[in-house]
This record gives sequence, C-alpha cells and structure tokens, in this order.
Amino acid sequence: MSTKDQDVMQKIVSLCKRRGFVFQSSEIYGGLRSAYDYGPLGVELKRNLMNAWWRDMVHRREDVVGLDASIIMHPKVWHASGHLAGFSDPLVDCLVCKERFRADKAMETHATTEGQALILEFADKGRAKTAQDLIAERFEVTLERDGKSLKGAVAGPRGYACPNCSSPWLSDERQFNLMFKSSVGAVDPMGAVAQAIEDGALDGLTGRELRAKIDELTSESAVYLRPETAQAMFVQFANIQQSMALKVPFGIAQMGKSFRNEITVEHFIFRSVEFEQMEMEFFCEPGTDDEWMAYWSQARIEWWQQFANDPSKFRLRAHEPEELAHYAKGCFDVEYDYPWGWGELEGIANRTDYDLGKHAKHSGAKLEYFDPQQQKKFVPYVIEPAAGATRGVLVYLCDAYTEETVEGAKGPETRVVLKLHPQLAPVKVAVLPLVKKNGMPEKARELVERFFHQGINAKYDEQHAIGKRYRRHDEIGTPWCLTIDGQTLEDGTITIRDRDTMEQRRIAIDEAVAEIQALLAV
RNA sequence: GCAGGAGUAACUCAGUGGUAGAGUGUCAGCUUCCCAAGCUGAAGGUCGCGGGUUCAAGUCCCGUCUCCUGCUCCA
Repeated sequence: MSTKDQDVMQKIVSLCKRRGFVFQSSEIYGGLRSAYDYGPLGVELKRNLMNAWWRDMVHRREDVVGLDASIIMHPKVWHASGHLAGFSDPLVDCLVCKERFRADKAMETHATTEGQALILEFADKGRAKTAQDLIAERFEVTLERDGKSLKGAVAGPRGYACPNCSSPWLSDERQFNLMFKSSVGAVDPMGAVAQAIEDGALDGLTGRELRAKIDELTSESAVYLRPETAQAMFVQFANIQQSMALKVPFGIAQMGKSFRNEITVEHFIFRSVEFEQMEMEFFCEPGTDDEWMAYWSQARIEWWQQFANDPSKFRLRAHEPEELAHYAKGCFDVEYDYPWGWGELEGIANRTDYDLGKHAKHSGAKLEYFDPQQQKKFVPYVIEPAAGATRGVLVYLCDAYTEETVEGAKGPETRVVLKLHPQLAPVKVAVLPLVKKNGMPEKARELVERFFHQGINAKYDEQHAIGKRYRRHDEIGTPWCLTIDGQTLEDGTITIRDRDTMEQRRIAIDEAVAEIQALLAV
C-alpha cells in the first residue's frame, strides 16, 4: 500500500477512536490482539448497516425467513461440516528463508523424492550468502554458491521442499485449527488430563499420541465457537421449512458473531478473530442453482453499491477453480478497493447439496424436500451470500472518508467529512441553537424532543461556536444540521444545512421532522 | 509465527543520559446571528509493560505486549 493510502487508513483509525466509533479491546490493559469494541457511534453505524441488510433480505422478501441460532452447537455439527478436519491446516516454516507455508500445498507445487538434488534460489546474492552461512553453521552442510543459488542440497523424506527457496530444512508440521475450542460444563476437563498424568497413563507416548490421548480425554465436554453462522441454518433446515410451511426456493438469513483463530490478523477491523456476519442460505432445486447464483451475485453487489459514494470501488470476482473451497461448485466475491487494494467483502458460493448431505449422513435426519407439484424428492442446492458485517463498516468508513479544502475564517483549511449514506449515519440530525441565549436553546431542545418521539437519533449541541459544531458533525457524518436563529423566534423558520454541500435553506420549524423523515426515506 | 517499522496527554507529534513539552482537542466562564473566530482559566502523562546498566533512563541494554507494513489463510 502506498504511503498516501496508509495515511488515509491511519486517519480513519484515528478518527474512529477520537470520535467514538471503534476502540481497541481492553486498551487500558495493553490491548488484545485483533479485538475491537464499537463505541457509541460505531455501534449505531454497525446496527444501521445490519438492520438495512435484514430489512432488505428478510422483511422486503416473501421467500426469506430469519434465524438466530446459538453460537455454541453440538460438536458433531463441525465434524459433519468438515470444519474439524478441513479447517485445520498443517503449517510449516522454512528454517532457511523463514517462509511459512501449507504443507499440503507444498506437496502439490514443490513435490520431491528423497535423495533428489535441490537447487536453492534466493532473491539476491547477499541473501544466498547469508543462507549459505546459516546452513553451514546450523545444519553443518556446506553448499556451493553460484550467484543467487546454492547447490548440493538433497531432499529429505518429507515429499516436498520450501516453495520459496526449495530448502529441505523445515520445521515440523504444526496443526493450526482455526476454530476456538472451549468446554461446556462446570467441571474443568483438564482434571481428567491431570488424573491421567498422575496415573501414568500418558507415560512414554510420542507427541502425536499424546495429543490424540488428551483430545480423547477432553472430547466429552469439548465445544467450539462457530466459525461461521451458516451451519445452524443447514442444521435447522427441516424445522424451519416445516414450521413455516416453506416451498423451495426459499432462504434462511442470520446475522451474528463468528470466531476464527486466524493465522494472521490485519488491517484494523478487516480481519479479526471475532467478527460479525450477515449470511443467507438460499435453498433451490438442483438445476436452477446457476440461475440463482447469477441472481444473488448481482443482487448483492448492487445492495452494497446503493449506499456508496463511489460504486466503482466494488466489483464481482469469480473464483478460479483451484481457489474454490472443497464444498463449493462456484463462487463470486464482492470485492472492495480498500486503501491497501482489492479485498473481500462478501462471498456468494454455490455450496450445492454438500452441507445438507453431510448433515443428513452424520445425523441420520432426512434433510430432503418433497415437491408436491412435481411429486419428487430432492436435496436442495444452496446459494450462500455470506457478508462480513464488520467489514461492511470498514468499507463504508473508507468510502465516506473525505478531506476537502474550504475557505475558513483564517484562510483555506481542511474539512474532514464522513459522507455516510443517511441511512447508515450514526446521528441523523443535529439541532443547534445559533447562540446560547435569547431563548434559542429552549426552542432547540423543544425541537430535538420531537425527533426523539419519532425514534430518530437526533443530537442537541450548544457547545462552542456554530462553525465548530458544523465541522464536528461533518466529521461524524451527520447528514443534516438544523439551526435555530434570531429569525426563528420571529417567523418560526429554521435553517437546514446539508453536510456534503454545506448549503442552507429555511424551512418551517413545524415541518422539520417531516422534512428529515422524507429525506431519510429517499 | 517470521521479517521490517512504531509505541511520550484524548489526537498529531517534539524531546539522544540531568526539572515532562507544543499544537489541536476537552471542560468552565466571557464574547459571538452561520462554517474548526476571539479572550480568560482549568483538567489531563505509571513516557506501552517488566527487568537491567547508571549517581541519574522517555533517552542505553534485554524481555514482553500492542499497532502498522509484507508473506501463507478467510466473511
């Protein structure tokens, strides 16, 4: 990312803290890696976004219903879904060039047979020399250097070499399970492990056997925090379909927290271990799935674009075949051009009948649909638009953050504006007495009460000079400011100021609420 | 996890071994009829945390945590 883009990102992070959008978790204790708290304005923004999603995905459609499932589910759910087996990656570090990579991927791209001659390649001569010295010292092997490459290494029994430098000197394969493991029940499962150690039941076991044994001892109470909200919608498919008498095609939508032990966390709230999802599983008849896939991909990117200042920063990208998850027949990502480049915001996957099939098999439940018209049974295919709600917050903060030069009292100055869509803006309207006297504060408080009665998030603000108040509200994205001035007391009109244009016009104070309601509805 | 950079007031930063600083912001008061205006005053700091060297550490050394950038993964 360029320094300019890095700068923008830092400014957004700084504004988030200064103005109460996002704080680091547990900050006074030194912070917790990759955990963030949404402050008074952040929670409004996030909720506005999630409510808009729910409104458009559930309330405005006849064919989608909602669900709010427990975060902790039966551990068998994760066996069946493949998350316990497939959600853990064997990772290996190259001891020479420090590259970290997945063993299974290296197996495909850098397969070796034992005894095979290897040529180690480095970016430049200096690095090759450093590596040569390191290998000589640490592994007592002298390699011959030829420019940027080293000769004389031989492949070991692992079946692969470092994909970066072709080194055979690698760390052990380590399992990184991406799911958060916990235990249910008041009895600490470590008690059983302690007992086993005391009894000598673990004596003489190798590392791998030891891990397996400990897993076995603690498996009774082991539970996992969901790594995605999707599975509950598959698991409750039959209950929901029957209780609501739904006909395929139909969808189940759910929003909520998910947890993943990411190998790396990055970019502020973009990738964090605890995050919030907005997912929908759309069940359709096999054969119609490609059509629905196209429909939802288009619908979803357009949904994101409608709240954006710059729709061109969103795109749909089809996954390459080798990029696809094991369960997916096809996948489109809605990507956003973040300050550091294009990155994922939502994934629309064709999960086929994979999940329902797996759960039917593992649970013994019949997860089929009988179509009364066609007189046939089938396991529905699933199109899944899965969006990151917390990513959405970041996307709209990036989209809204604007700096512009305006003429101030002391010459040109920078105006920072969050050009948030009014439906997303944390505060909808600010009500301001022009000065703190002549009955203006009283009038303003009367007006702000009217907004409260309508459930519109309005703020009364009388601190500092009027210009400063306007700028403060620009910075938190308040779309409109209503100002009570001397004329208000004479003819009952107030000014309404637009955040983006800074233009003002007069309206009747008695029409203010209706006016804002009308503007919000657009 | 690895490599590189950073951490001093709410924010942005100055301070290279000898009394903890500035601007902005915040709060109180005065002033002010429209875009970060002015005046007066105030609050706010375990210099990320722990250890070490030193008569003396924000400053030097070690460890650790957090953040940023890059690498492998995902909503």
